[in-house]
Amino acid sequence: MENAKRIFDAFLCAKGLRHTDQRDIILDAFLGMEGHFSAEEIYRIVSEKNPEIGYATVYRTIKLLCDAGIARGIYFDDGRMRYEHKYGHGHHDHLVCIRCGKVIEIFDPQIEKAQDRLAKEKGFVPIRHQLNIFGVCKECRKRNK
Amino acid sequence: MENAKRIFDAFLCAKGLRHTDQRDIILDAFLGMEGHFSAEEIYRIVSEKNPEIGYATVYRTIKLLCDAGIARGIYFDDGRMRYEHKYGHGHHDHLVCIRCGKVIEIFDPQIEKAQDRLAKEKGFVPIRHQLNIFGVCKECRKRNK
DNA sequence: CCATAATTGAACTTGATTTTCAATATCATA
DNA sequence: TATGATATTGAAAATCAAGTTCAATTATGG
Repeated sequence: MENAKRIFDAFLCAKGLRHTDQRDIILDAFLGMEGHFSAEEIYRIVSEKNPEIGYATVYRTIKLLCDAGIARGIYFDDGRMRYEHKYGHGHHDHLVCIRCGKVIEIFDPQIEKAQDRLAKEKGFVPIRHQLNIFGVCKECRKRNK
Repeated sequence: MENAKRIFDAFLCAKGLRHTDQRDIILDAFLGMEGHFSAEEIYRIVSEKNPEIGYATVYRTIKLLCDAGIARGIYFDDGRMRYEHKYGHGHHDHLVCIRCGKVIEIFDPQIEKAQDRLAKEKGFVPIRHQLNIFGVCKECRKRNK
């Protein structure tokens, strides 16, 4: 958490950008959230702290967080970007419950390796990937039966 | 091809929907295209056949094609839906070149199995998934070096 | 404290997709 | 094959996420 803040300060400094209250509040809100959330959800949290802060500033700051390596954007299957923590949070894939929307993070070295092999077989240099598995989670399965 | 048309007719009939020239033209255009294309690309092809047909009808018909199991929508990493053939075209994953935008389809039973296993380990009932591997294709690698 | 330049919020723009609505076309039935 | 109920269409407007403009404000080095 504190590290992420230091990273962001260093990033701003290195780029000749400024440290502002708004950026602080947005970073805090972001770091305090768990999971995968849209810009709008971040905006709502930020608004509670300081209702003056506008959407534009939230979008602008999220972009900075991505550039700084603190946030990462992903698309699931609506056309809306979600953000998750990146700093101190390695690559992983996602299980998405189509009932309740819950997202579980998974990682399996075997799958990762197989993907790289497959890409290389086709002459591709793999850079990044996203694997989203949509299904029904344990709780929703119980609930609906 | 012809089968897909029959499927669509049956779908329309079953839903009490009507058979129209526009829907015919859009389905033809869709079936005649290879790969993964946006609504706008479909619209352009359709326009050549019949410039009267509007965007709204293209979007509406694509939605029907998806409902009928003839088309499938996927998001890569811009916020724009792409469509691919689904009828007679089994599940597969995608290699996406970040330079030229080319998309290659891949399928690997081992990866599929590993994904199912992983989902089940977490109590998920997997329904579908999408794996997009972003990288640089063979041609682009040669070109840029 | 000042000057410069980055930042902000509000409103506006963009791009993709969806909806509205009046006019038109389809299709089962008479 | 004419009719009428209703699905469909195109054009324009609406929506939704995201990005941009601009005048006013603020951070920061000197």
